[in-house]
Amino acid sequence: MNSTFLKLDKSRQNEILDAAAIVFANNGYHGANIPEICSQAGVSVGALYKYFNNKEAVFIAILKRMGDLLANEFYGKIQINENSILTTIEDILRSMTFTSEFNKYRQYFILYLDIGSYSLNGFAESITRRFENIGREFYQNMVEHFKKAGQLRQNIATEHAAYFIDSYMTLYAYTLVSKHHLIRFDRFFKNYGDSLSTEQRIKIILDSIRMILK
Amino acid sequence: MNSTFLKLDKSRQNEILDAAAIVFANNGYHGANIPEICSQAGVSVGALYKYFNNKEAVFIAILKRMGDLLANEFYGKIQINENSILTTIEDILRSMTFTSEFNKYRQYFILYLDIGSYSLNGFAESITRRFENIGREFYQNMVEHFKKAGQLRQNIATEHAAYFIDSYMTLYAYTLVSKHHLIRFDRFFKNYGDSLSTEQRIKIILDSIRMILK
Amino acid sequence: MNSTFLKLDKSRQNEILDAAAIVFANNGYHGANIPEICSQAGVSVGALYKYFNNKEAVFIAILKRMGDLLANEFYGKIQINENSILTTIEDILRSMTFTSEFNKYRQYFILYLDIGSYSLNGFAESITRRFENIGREFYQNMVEHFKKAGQLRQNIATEHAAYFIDSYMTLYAYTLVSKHHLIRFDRFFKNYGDSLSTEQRIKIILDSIRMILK
Amino acid sequence: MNSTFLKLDKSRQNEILDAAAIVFANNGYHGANIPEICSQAGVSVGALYKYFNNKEAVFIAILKRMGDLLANEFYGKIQINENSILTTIEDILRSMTFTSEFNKYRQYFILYLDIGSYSLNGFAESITRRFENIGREFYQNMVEHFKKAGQLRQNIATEHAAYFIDSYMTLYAYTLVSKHHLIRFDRFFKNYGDSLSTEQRIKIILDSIRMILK
DNA sequence: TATGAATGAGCCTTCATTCAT
DNA sequence: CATGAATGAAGGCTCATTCAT
Repeated sequence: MNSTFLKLDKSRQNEILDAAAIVFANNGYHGANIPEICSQAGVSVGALYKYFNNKEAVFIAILKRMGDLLANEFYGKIQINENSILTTIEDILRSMTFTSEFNKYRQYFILYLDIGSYSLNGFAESITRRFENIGREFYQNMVEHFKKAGQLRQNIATEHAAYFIDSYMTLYAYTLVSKHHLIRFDRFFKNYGDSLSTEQRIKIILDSIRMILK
Repeated sequence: MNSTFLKLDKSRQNEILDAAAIVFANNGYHGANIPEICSQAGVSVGALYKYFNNKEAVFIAILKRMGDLLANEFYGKIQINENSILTTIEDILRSMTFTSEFNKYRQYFILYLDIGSYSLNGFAESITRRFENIGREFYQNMVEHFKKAGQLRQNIATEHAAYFIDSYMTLYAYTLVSKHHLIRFDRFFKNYGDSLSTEQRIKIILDSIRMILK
Repeated sequence: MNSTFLKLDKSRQNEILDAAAIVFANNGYHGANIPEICSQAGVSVGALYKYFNNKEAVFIAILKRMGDLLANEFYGKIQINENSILTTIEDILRSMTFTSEFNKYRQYFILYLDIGSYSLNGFAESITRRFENIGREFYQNMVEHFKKAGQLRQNIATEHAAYFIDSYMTLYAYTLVSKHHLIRFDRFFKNYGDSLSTEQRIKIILDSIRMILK
Repeated sequence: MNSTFLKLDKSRQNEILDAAAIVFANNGYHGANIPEICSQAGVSVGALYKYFNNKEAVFIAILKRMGDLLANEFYGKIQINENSILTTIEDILRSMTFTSEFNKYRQYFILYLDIGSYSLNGFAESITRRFENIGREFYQNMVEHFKKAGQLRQNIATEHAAYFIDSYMTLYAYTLVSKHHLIRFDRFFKNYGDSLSTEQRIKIILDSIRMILK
């Protein structure tokens, strides 16, 4: 990310990154190609290479933006419903699934999944630490809050409960973009119905969390 | 997978697939290239294209083998320890981590992660259903077995408990190959120590499962 | 063409050449490929290379057979109708068009056209002289016969009349396999009808020859 | 033919097409290869694929240019000699044979022959109609002109005479590039001399036309 | 600084020919 | 002698990157 890029309007910067992110999301890092990124982003090839030194730099800039979005647009906007941990979690699940804001950023869900892959391990080192702190802190705080409120079993250590919730949220987020994860989830609960609806999946997750943490 | 390939010794077939799988695992589907696959597999380019119609067909054959390995070498070899669900799970975790057999097949762990990615959704449909049935059935049977033995809380529905265990096992498997997943896991439990050891991670998972399911 | 090939039954030899000729005809010399030739001819690749030294040798053998067919099956079987040159020519045109024998050898019509192309000039030298003597002699004899019978204008030199008839026959033969030549022919006579039928084309050629030579 | 190509100077466009046409002419459509086309045309492989989507598109652009040349450089430049049809035809024959302009475009004569081949039938449909109208109209007008001038027999229908002349011109053009057609022609007239000269061939054709049409 | 044409290494795939069985 | 698997050079095409304008 060069100074030429930073001189652009912040909104233009995001426009470019969001468009480029779509191409990376659709095709994977190696499958994405620069000319398509440029035409999607409405930027000439020459300009892109003025903004970024190479393909990798574009990708890293996108991952940085992903971190910002996660912090500001996702966790930053979640309102803890004081009375109920389950309602809070349900709100989060519904946001991910239905909010137009989240669908606008669908490509980042996909890329979040991608950086978990082995072939992108090289990117994880520099990127993951920041992401995961945000999520971990959020869920740990939430768990402690509701533990104090007596809504959660006391005999589950906070970090274990936080990890548990984060895992379920993460795997649910995966089902929103990955066929594999969707099929995997549905398989476990097929006695809830042959093909599950989004509503059913949300209900199942809430049921699970209730059974396990209360 | 053409007849020419099927005429090879089964062991030679597997040798080729295992070698090719390493290249796909290291680079991702799009990043893997045929010449490298061939040289790793000790096969000429011409021969590879006699064996398989194209790159995709090679990949699909690898995914098929992955299914066989999962059924026969992984779940097929697990001995349920009659006395303790935790011991059984510990055995599985230790196998994944330490058994030379499993390290020999490390590439398939990586590819298992990869088919969860959005850009390989096209492969998931035809591949995932088989995999997931194997895992789901195994854990459901295990849960029911130990429920009857009184080792598990009765008030957790079988499919929820099975999904829970499978999720933890899956995410643990991911930590074995994905830096992102490793960092994510460790972050949640950093008060167990600054940098976790494999032993500690296994202990944490067992602690979690004990707390939650018993 | 090696001795191993010549040891085969003559009918088997022809079967192989006829099948190979189809592949060359459909795809052109460069576009034809050996494995397809082999599978069409019911011959293993190894066997083909025992029979012929290389692709070119196969092609040359086919051209030789084309010469034999032209002499024996085509000109050799034409009956001169003593009374009428036009009936004789009509017989030839109808044979080319409708006789199942000729349709069986359609691939050779195509190849006859092909050796007229510049990129196959290398083959023409050794092949054409023989072909063209056969045709030229036939038409020269025919013309002289009917000149004596008073059916043709005396003031057209025999070789010119023979060349004229051969040209019309050749270009007609081309229309049977070449879209370009078919369109070209029809264009000239479109006031005979929007799209010409085979019968109309034959009639047109006979009309032309009558007008011109009588 | 993409916009990138059309943005080049018209003369550069033609330079590229003319050079590519030589490679196609020398080797046939299937035998021609892209790297050679590029080096002949002085264009990088990448550039060629910016200009044209694929090999076929290059070929089609060449055929389009062939149509333009035929209309503008060939028929467009022929001066009808008012006094004599034979002089007019002789002019045409001499132009084809000797004009440096025509030798510069020799490759298109070859390709004109090639699109008559069966294996290029796919191209004929879209290309031939235009070509053939140009030729047909020219010769029909010429015939009618000289019929009115009393230089031609009245009892030969215009379209038949036009087809006759066009056939002779076409077959003569073929002799200029095809060994097969050259040998074929010479064979018919070998009593004019053992090996014919170009001058003799022209004379023979004019003799033929005189005998037949006057 | 912005553009997009140009480059050419490298990709996937084919195929004429060879050779072990 | 027959088979068909194996070889690898070469084919058509793509794409990350550069550079003249």
